[in-house]
Amino acid sequence: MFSLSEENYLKSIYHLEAIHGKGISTNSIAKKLETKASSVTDMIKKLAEKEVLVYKKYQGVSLTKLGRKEATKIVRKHRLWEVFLVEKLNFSWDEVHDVAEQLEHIKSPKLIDELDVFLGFPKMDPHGDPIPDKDGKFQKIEKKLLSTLEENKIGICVGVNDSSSDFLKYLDKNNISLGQKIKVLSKESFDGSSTILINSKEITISKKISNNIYIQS
Amino acid sequence: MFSLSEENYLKSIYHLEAIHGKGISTNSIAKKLETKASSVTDMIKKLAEKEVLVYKKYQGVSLTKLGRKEATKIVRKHRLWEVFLVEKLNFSWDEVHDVAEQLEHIKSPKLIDELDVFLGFPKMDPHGDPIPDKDGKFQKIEKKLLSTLEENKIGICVGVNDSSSDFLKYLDKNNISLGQKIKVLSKESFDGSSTILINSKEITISKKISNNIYIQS
DNA sequence: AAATAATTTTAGTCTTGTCTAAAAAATTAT
DNA sequence: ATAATTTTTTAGACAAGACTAAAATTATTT
Ligand SMILES: [Mn+2]
Ligand SMILES: [Mn+2]
Ligand SMILES: [Mn+2]
Ligand SMILES: [Mn+2]
Repeated sequence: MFSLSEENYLKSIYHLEAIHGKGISTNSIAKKLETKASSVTDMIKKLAEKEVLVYKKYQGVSLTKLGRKEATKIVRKHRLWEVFLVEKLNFSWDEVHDVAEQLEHIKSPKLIDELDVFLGFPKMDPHGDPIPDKDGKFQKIEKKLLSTLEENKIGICVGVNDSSSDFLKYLDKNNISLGQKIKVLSKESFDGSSTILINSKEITISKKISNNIYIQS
Repeated sequence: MFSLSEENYLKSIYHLEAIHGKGISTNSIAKKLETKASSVTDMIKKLAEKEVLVYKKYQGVSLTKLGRKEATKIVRKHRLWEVFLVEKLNFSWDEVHDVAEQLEHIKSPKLIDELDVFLGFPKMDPHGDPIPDKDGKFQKIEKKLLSTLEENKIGICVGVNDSSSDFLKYLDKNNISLGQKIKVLSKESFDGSSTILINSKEITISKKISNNIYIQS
């Protein structure tokens, strides 16, 4: 059994590995968890003891199979709860993350699988992220950043890279949501900003924005 | 804001006050929380600081209005989650308590009130206990212990005094559930056991059992 | 190849919540 | 009223998880 804190470390390392591959640095974990590197060192020693990750001094860490399995369970819980909040409790997609951060730590063998049944085995969470099934399996969907789309090309919004309330509210304000068609009208090479057509409206978005929107094209 | 541990103390003291009135002893709190009296002393000092209870050395504690309000919130959450688990996730009444013990600590202004809406503002939890509304109000239902019912009198089961899985499974096994009519056929003065008619079947139950079933008559 | 900078680890401290053992106070029995 | 018992509090310790400051290691410049 893992403590709330241990679970948060596992999840963070899992997400970091998804982006950067094996060998996650102490500092990057510290940044993600908004804690100090020294605290991370303490904790990863403990997690190495528990054999959910491999740790060599100064070399960063990598999850073991067991560690990945545990992390996947937490991600599954997080995303299923997010679906529940949006589908059943009238939460909007920018309100769910913080509550799901708490709910993902509830321990009950039955709870999460029944929730899955109740929700009809959803494959995606409200932000377009895949939900692992009971066995931890999920299909990776084809997606790329809007920032990589060339001028005059069209894509469909299928996810976001940042689930913060601030960013999602910005998207709402500009009528950007999952399933929306987005056409890149022009790109400014100076600052990376681009003008896009969405909902038959032209808007200009910064590089930071287009770097946080996933599309399928 | 209160920690998980503080919330558990508040809830326990609240429940003890409901039975024994003001001035709850250190020992009784320790017993309820399965901890040591010395730990309780430490914690009630902290809670007194936070003005949720009044504490005088060697005199036990009493909740303040604020303390009662906080405790009621937690009870509301606990019972609403229990309803959710039974009504929506196919839990039986003996499976919900432990999960609700975890869920009751989730902090979200919106979550619990939306859950209330989603469930249709239930007035009772699966064990017949009243659910406080948004303002902490709830009606106390008229009920007494089955053990106080005289021979040949009839009552309707409206609640249980013990929500442990073991006890509830015993009730299931004997087809005793909320809403059931129960007639006391005879009472044995020697050990307090009684023979009752339920579901047109005669069964003999111990004093301990009849002391944990609430009826309306 | 040094020197400098950045990263990581260690050492020591703190807070929360718990515990045991001993002391103090209150209660009960004689 | 005194003694014995029970309850409660205090004192000191510990584990988890975090922090700061300093030391050790690795990476980057010059
Ligand atoms: Mn999320
Ligand atoms: Mn999400
Ligand atoms: Mn319960
Ligand atoms: Mn209940």
